[in-house]
Amino acid sequence: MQKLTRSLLRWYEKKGRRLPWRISPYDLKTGIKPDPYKVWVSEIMLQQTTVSTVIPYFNQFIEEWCNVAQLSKADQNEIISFWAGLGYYSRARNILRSAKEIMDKYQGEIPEEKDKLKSLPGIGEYTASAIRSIGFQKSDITIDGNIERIITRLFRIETPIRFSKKIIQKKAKLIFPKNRTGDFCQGLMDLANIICKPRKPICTECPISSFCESFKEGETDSIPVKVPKKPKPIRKGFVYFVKNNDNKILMERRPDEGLLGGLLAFPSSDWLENEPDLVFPIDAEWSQPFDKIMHEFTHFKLELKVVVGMAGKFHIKKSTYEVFDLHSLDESQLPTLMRKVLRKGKKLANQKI
DNA sequence: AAATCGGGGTC
DNA sequence: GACCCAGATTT
Repeated sequence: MQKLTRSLLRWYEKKGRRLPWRISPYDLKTGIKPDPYKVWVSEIMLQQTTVSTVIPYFNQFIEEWCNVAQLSKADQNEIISFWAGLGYYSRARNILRSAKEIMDKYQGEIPEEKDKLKSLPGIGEYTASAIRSIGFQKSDITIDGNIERIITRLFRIETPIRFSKKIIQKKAKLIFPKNRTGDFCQGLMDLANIICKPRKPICTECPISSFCESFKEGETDSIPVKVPKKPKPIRKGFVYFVKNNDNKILMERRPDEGLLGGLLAFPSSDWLENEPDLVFPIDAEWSQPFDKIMHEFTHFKLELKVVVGMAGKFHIKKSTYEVFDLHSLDESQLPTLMRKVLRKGKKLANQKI
């Protein structure tokens, strides 16, 4: 084993984070085994999502569905509502689909084989490796965005990460140990989070700075090299907050595919780069669209004008509409955009009375 | 290789 | 504001 590897593992034992899905290196040594189910759930939630955001969702998820069998029996809308606020909602549908497939094909046991893992929906190269190394204590080299940053700095790779995946893979082979691969991997993640941060890494406290070529050359600020990003276009539209005499409101479940797929939403127009025409979804007394809601997605900004409608009785035009009681609607089952709409809509509706 | 798919923490 | 986070999947 290399010096770098030993230094990192020792640092991980001392400074590593305690996380709900993680078995500490001490407990691992006593023979306590990780729960592959928890590792799987955590890895799905952690895709492009920070640890601090995931922790409360993870704890509640495990409380609700403590194993594959239980999860497989859950209702899709239940899982999606649970996932609301976490983002990337295809993960919610995929984790349920995977649970069912694991019941059918593998008798409820999460498979260890890489190709079987990767064939499950929502599990790609990284997640399969992570489940194997962390959950099953296999020797898979596991590389995520954090570890890519560490490796490019360690080996002073001066090409942007998206063009240097092959080199990163080769360098990773040089430092990943055959034993305690999961600990090493998680140690790198913790190092990336605590020390080797995207900006202003704390190299004075880094256990492997003596092996770091970027540190040696004073280039930790310029590596990894970042590529300029495209500006986000702005899309516009209307969102309709329609309230009834007995405090019922009109909502809609979005189709599974696409943005906010499967989530509960307020009815809205299309979202286009040119503001669409204002067409009301239902007969009501409509306000002027003065108030705006701003929201930012991964690849566009959204400006929604809120239109409040007061209806006597609902005459439903579309079958996808669902009527909810305003006061018993739990905003926790809404995506963040629709939470904003709910708050604004409530305020505006109150002003009108 | 680029686009799609959320939301929030951090500096 | 810009950047990025234990990425996967489709185009």
